[in-house]
Formats: sequence, structure tokens, C-alpha cells
Amino acid sequence: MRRTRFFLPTLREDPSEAETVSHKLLLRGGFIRKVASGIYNFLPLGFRVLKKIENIVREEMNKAGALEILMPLVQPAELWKETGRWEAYGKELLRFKDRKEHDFCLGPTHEEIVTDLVRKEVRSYRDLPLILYQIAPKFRDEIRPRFGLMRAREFLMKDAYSFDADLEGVEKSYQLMYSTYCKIFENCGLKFKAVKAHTGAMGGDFSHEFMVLSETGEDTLAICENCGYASNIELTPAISKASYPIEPIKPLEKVYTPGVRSAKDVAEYLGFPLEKITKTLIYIIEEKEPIAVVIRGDHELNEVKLEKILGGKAFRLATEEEILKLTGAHPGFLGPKGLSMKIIVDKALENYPNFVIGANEDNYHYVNANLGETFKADLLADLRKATQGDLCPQCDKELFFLKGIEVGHIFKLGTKYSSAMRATFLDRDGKEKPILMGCYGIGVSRIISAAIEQNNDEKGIIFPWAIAPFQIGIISLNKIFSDKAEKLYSELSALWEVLYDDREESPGVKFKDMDLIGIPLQLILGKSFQERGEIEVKIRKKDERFYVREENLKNFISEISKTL
RNA sequence: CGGGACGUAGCGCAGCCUGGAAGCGCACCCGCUUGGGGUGUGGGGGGUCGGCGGUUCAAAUCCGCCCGUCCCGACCA
Repeated sequence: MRRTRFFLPTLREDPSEAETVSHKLLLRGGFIRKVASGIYNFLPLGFRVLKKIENIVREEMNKAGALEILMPLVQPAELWKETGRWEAYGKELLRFKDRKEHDFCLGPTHEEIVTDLVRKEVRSYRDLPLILYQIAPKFRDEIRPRFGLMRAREFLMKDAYSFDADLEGVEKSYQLMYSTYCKIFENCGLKFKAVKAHTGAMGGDFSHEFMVLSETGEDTLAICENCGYASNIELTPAISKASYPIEPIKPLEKVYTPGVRSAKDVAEYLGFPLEKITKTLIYIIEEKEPIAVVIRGDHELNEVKLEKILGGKAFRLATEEEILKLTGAHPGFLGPKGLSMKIIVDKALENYPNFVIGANEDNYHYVNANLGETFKADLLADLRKATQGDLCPQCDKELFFLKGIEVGHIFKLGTKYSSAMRATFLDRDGKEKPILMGCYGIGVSRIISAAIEQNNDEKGIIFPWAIAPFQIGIISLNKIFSDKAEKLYSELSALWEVLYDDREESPGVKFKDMDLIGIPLQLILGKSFQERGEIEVKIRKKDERFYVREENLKNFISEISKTL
């Protein structure tokens, strides 16, 4: 591709709307342009990257025996009503009516559609196993779209659905997708980690998330180097190194703590370590029942764990007015003593002596509170987020934590959808049974952002060879080399994807642009060519330069590309 | 939806407080210049100042409402 014939508007400055590196670089590099919040145009350069990733995904899915289909973005409400998700799915489901006043939605996922398809066509165990997939736009009306392609409302997703006759089959399909996903992310040139994860709205016992490792990731992963345990922190059991201070139980004492609200402030004011303070949070379950949750001041509540304890019931933090009404105090002075509601206490407070609680009276706390003595817990449970210093649930070695961007998620669904929608098959034994399902997603457009977050420097993007929009860039620094540049361009284009910057721009502009958009190899015709007839090959990743004679060039590129 | 910020040329911003000719840098067009890291220089085009309403002789500027965007929290690939 000639640069003069390519639609590639690059920007010299960061657009003010972008915050993260990947978002800034995608806009500056002319990959995408915003249409509305969370909705983007893919320009030719961005589209090329998208197609590259798509093809890597497609190739591996096909190898796994999955069959590509295409399902509609617009979906009728009837199917969603069958599974109950028309009501259960939140506002992310964009609902609307057609001209006949019939309810429709934009598909945020396709379980209903695919299950409907399969129930109509699959009759016998002989038709199973079956894995169907598509690479198609999804729409989720996110509360807060952000970071460009990272959390867009309309985005490109690969979603796959497996159908099996028995548990053994499900397990096989799940493992097949697991290994396929590993290959896909490897082939994309990404550093990633598969972790155990929360199943969320999809249902099922457990799932795996595929995380691209990056400091800017929104998720935290707990990893054990010793035994290989890896989970999303939402799911990680919090196991303290058992080292409670040994001290006699002291008498409860009410202390004056004027205007001291946060756990940190209380600790400072009283001169105690933060772990001696507790936080009491009031939640409202299903808009009626209040509960109190007590955790240590140095710990953070894990709402996923709370959700499980509450059996999946909806809950939210109480408002300040509700808290005042229920406890008689403002947030900051709450404590479990004397509350007339269910009290759930984090396990870290079991046997923990002489801690501080709020007095449910503004400007007062109690010191030397003790579980069982000062107040009773209705339930003692693991409620907190695992944290630095906690132990691996499998092997007792210390965990460490990494940040990741979720690019894939695989689930065993069981019969959740097939039962609700009566997707059944006739088994060998002549009995009609619900089909066992699994579902498997990859955020194709999100991978672009994740790849950039993981691979960039102050000059711009550094694309892995496999997903670069062009593999080779040619820069001629003087018109006198034009003929040679043209020749190289046409010859190399037969073997690789080449972007030839044939603009009449100064060298600096060409270098800056080529670096910005992350082309892995740059061929430069300049001094070395004029003086010695050697073509300068610049490796974007390492900023290394090689000087290669034309007759060796193709071999050199083939070899070096294996390391990119 | 709650909290915060912003909206002036394609992009980045100043001007607003204290009302009185719509500016700067980059980008874009034309010329010359330069050719190893956003070359220099001369000329030029481009604006419903987010929208509507109000105050005023006069509104980018003051007031009200609305819209949009971004950031922080809950959702998710």
C-alpha cells in the first residue's frame, strides 16, 4: 500500500478525550474515530488489525472443529422472555420496538438465538457434539463506556456455543476451547494468563477468564508461582497468614472521636494500626432487608463473595439517610454492637482480639471490641478481597498479584438455556434430554486495545508481527532513491504486507508516523544505501538496526520476523 | 445512576473572572526552501464560540434550562 493512496490521518497531539495509552494511540495513529460514546468507526488501518485478529481466531476455531455461522444483531423479545432474561438483563440490553410495536433488542450475546436455532434442528445424540461460533458485532449499552475499544458499547466479539449429550462431552468441549484459546492468544503474540473466574450473569459453577497481562488492566489476578493456582481476585479465597496478636481480652471502652470517620483516620487518631480498626457497611437486600457487614480496616470487601453468601439476591449499599434511620449514626461511626439486623462478619476477625468498632453514635467509637463478647455474628464468612501476604488456597505458599485485561471468557452453562427453551435431543437410551451447553467469548476489538497496552513505548505502538496492520514499512529519505523504493515495494508486496511511505515529507515526519503506528520492520533507504548499497532494516521493538544487501533482504526478513 | 470536570476552526488550547472587532500552535492549500527524527520561510482558506431561552444599547463572556463528552464508582468480552 502506498501511503499517498491510503486513508491514514495521524495526529501530532493526544486528543483530550483519551485517557489511556491504547486509546490515545488508536486515535493518534488513525486506527479509529469516535462516532458516539462507545461507538467507533474503524479506519482502514484499524480495520486491518481487526481482520488480522479475526483470522487468527477463525483459523484456530476451525481447527478445533467449530463451525462458523452468522446470527442477527437484532433479536426478538420472545426468545429473551423464554429464558427470563428480557426482565433479568439490566439496562445494558438495548430494547426497542419495530413499526408494528413488537419488542426487539440489540444482541449483547446470543445464547437465546443459538439455542433457538439448535432446538429446531438437533434431534438426536448423533447430531452432537456441535460447536457453533460467529464473529460479529455485539451491543451492550454500558453505563460507562471508556478507554476507546476497551469498553465500547458496540464491539466485535467471537462467541461460540457448544452442545453436548453428556457431562463428559461438555468437559471435552470446554477443554478443547480452553486449549484453542491459549493458541489464539499465543498466535496473537500476547502475554496472557488463564485464571479461574466468577460466572456472573451466565451461570454455572466456574469459568476461566483469559487475561492479557498489563499494568493498566481493570482486573486483578491472584497467582501462585509454586503450584500454578491462578484466579480472578473476585474468586480468590482470602487466607490470612495466621498471626493474630496474642493479647488478653480487655474491657470495652467508649472513646470520643470527633469528626474521625474513615478507618485510616480512626487508626491515626487513636494511634492504632489500621488492622485493629473495623469497617461496618450497611447493605439493603432486595430493597427491603438491611444487613451489616463487618470487615477489618486494612481489608476490602469482595462483593462477589457477598453475592454468593446472599444466594445471588440483589443488594446495594444503603444510602446515608437509610443508614441514619437504621443505626442512629452517620457513616463513619457505624458498628455491629446493638444493631437490630443480620450481622455478617469477615473470617479475619475470628479470634482477633481488641479491635475498634463504631458506636452507632456520631463522634464515638468503641475500643477493645471482641467478637462473641461485644456482639454476635449471625454469620462468619470469607468476605474480603485477598491481598498481598495472603496464602494460596491450594498449597499455602504466598500469592502474588498481577493486573490483567479480560479478552476471553469460557463457561459451562449446563442446561440453563436448553431447559428454559426446551432444546432437547433423543439419547441412545430413547429418552429425551436437555442438551448440555457451554459458551465461549473473545473480545476481538478489545484485543487491539489490550495488545497496545501491552506493547508500546514513548514513540507509539509496537505491534506483534502477527497482528500488525502492515508488517513492513518502506521509507525513502530522498527522491533519488525512489526507483529503488518502488522496486522493493513491488517485490516485497508479493510476500508481505508493505506500507510504502511515498509522501514528499521530511524524514522526521516519516519516521515518527511509522513508529507511531507500530510497523514491526522499517526498511530505510538513506545514507547506508547511498554509500554502501545497503538497506537499513530497523526493528521497531528493540530499536535495533541491521544493514542488509538487497540480495539477502528477503531471507533476512523471513528470519528476523520469527522473532517478532 | 451518584460524584467531578469540560464543550471556542480537523487536533491541542488561550480569551470568559472585569460584556464592546474571535485569537494562538499544529494540521490543511499555494510558493520557495530543506532532506537521518514532526526543516525553515512567505502567503492563504477554514468558526451556528455545543443548543435554546433570558438580561443588556451590546453576550464566546452574565443568568436559566437542555444536549454532548471525558474522568472516579457498580457491569462485562
